[in-house]
Amino acid sequence: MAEIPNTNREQAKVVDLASVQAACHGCSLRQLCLPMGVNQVDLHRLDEIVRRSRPMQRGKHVFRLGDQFHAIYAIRSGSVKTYTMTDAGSEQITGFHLPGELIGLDAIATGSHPCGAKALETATVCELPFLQLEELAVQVPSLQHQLLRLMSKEILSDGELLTLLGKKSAEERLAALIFSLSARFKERGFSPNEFRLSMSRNDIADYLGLAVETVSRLFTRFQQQGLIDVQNKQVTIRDHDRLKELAGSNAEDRAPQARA
Amino acid sequence: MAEIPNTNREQAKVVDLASVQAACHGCSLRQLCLPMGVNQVDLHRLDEIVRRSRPMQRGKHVFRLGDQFHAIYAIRSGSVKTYTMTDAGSEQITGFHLPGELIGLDAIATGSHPCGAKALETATVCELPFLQLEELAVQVPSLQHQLLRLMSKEILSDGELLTLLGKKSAEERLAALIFSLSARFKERGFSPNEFRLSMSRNDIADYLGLAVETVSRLFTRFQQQGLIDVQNKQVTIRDHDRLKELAGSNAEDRAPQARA
DNA sequence: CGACTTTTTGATCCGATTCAATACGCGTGG
DNA sequence: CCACGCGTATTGAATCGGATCAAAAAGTCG
Repeated sequence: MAEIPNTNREQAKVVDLASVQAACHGCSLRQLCLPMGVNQVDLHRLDEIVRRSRPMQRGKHVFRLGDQFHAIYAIRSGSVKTYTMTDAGSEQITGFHLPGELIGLDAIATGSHPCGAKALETATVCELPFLQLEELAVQVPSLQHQLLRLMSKEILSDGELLTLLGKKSAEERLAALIFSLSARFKERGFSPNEFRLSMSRNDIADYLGLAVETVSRLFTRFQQQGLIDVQNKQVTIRDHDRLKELAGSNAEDRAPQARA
Repeated sequence: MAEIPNTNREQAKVVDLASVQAACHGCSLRQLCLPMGVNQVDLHRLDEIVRRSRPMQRGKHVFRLGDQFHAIYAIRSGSVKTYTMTDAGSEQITGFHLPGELIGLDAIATGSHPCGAKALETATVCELPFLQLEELAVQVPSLQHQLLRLMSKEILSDGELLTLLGKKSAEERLAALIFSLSARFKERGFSPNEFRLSMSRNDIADYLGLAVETVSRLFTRFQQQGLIDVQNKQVTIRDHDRLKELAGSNAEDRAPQARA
């Protein structure tokens, strides 16, 4: 399954290059996103139903809380946060999403978006009208499979987050987030050890179920401990192993005084 | 879409009655479970791939953590808890599941069960071999739709749980659990105001991310406040509205000192 | 009935929140 | 280019909710 480079030798018209990159089959995220495992022919059919957004800037909504559901969205570039509102004003952030990830899946059941999605930085998304997608999935088993897989992955990662929020200390939570981002950047071909946090401290705190102040203090502490380097939003991981250990769970530290 | 009663007038052999009840089309959970929206003809095809378990008693596993994935399961009767293990021994319970709910969906992506499932009381489940289910879903759009719907529902409820664990106080958490159980019992035709908790206090604590002692104290307090009546595992809801309010979020109470 | 597990209750402790204040980063306009 | 102002982030001190430790009480089961 050789990668097709982002150039088109045969007819190198500008237009073609652009459209190839825009289309699923030219997208660098193909292997992470819905198209994975879908053959070239069927990929064109998927391409036909995809609507690509123009770049949307920081703070713009992909969809709002309560919007009627008609499509799911794949992040194409940039990053997006999803959130719900607790009855008072505070947001509970349910996820930070990177390119290749699908959002809006939680709306299928109810027909309206139970959470909103907002760009954390300039971002582009692909809109996948759900009715058409469903129809196509019936005809393209590999697409159905990948859709189920991605939904399952979402359920899986929600489950992990549940453990995080249910059982882990503030320290572990932040370590886990940094570690998760690192791993996901790596998957996408970016440096796993040096990246920019597109979300604010406040967003991080909301996501992790902590107070902003706590998050801030932790960043400072992690830096003092030589785990990471933080400069505003720029993070450099200094001790990947220790970070991983902390993220995975240092539960053993707290475990019964076994291991004399 | 008239309801078909649980009896079979035409050929009332005992065997038939049993097999009708056992089959999806005779199942009282049809409207909640995977069969919803699937027509009679296709329902028979679904029936052919379903494997019904004999009753499994309390503590028995439907599947274990790490088991290879080959099927998802629908609860048919009784109740089941799903859980993961944090690296130290403590379980994080990820859900309590009632008849008509699907479990094992989180394993599709990885091929092995990231969480275990254990009967909380005597329970029966329907095993749905995934490969066959997927195949059938391609041929039966309404089945595909319902599968996606149920997965979406799972993602949705995970999201709610996230908010619960991320943002809510111990009080709110327990109220939310009781309220959720009440609502789900109601859906299934049981009394919403009087039911038995099939799980232990410990399970509840693990699920809610609290200590057992806290849960216990809260039950006592709720009773003193006249919200509920608790007698061991038997719960009677006394003030449905106040419980709902507490569960939904009494965030306003804590909100800015507005409302002078 | 007696051993064991589960639940409840009480006392103490600690991590994280909250309140308060300062510092920093960044865009704007002088 | 620097001064100003506003939102974001950091730091410090006090407080509190829930965990933990300890022990009694109530169920459960052979």
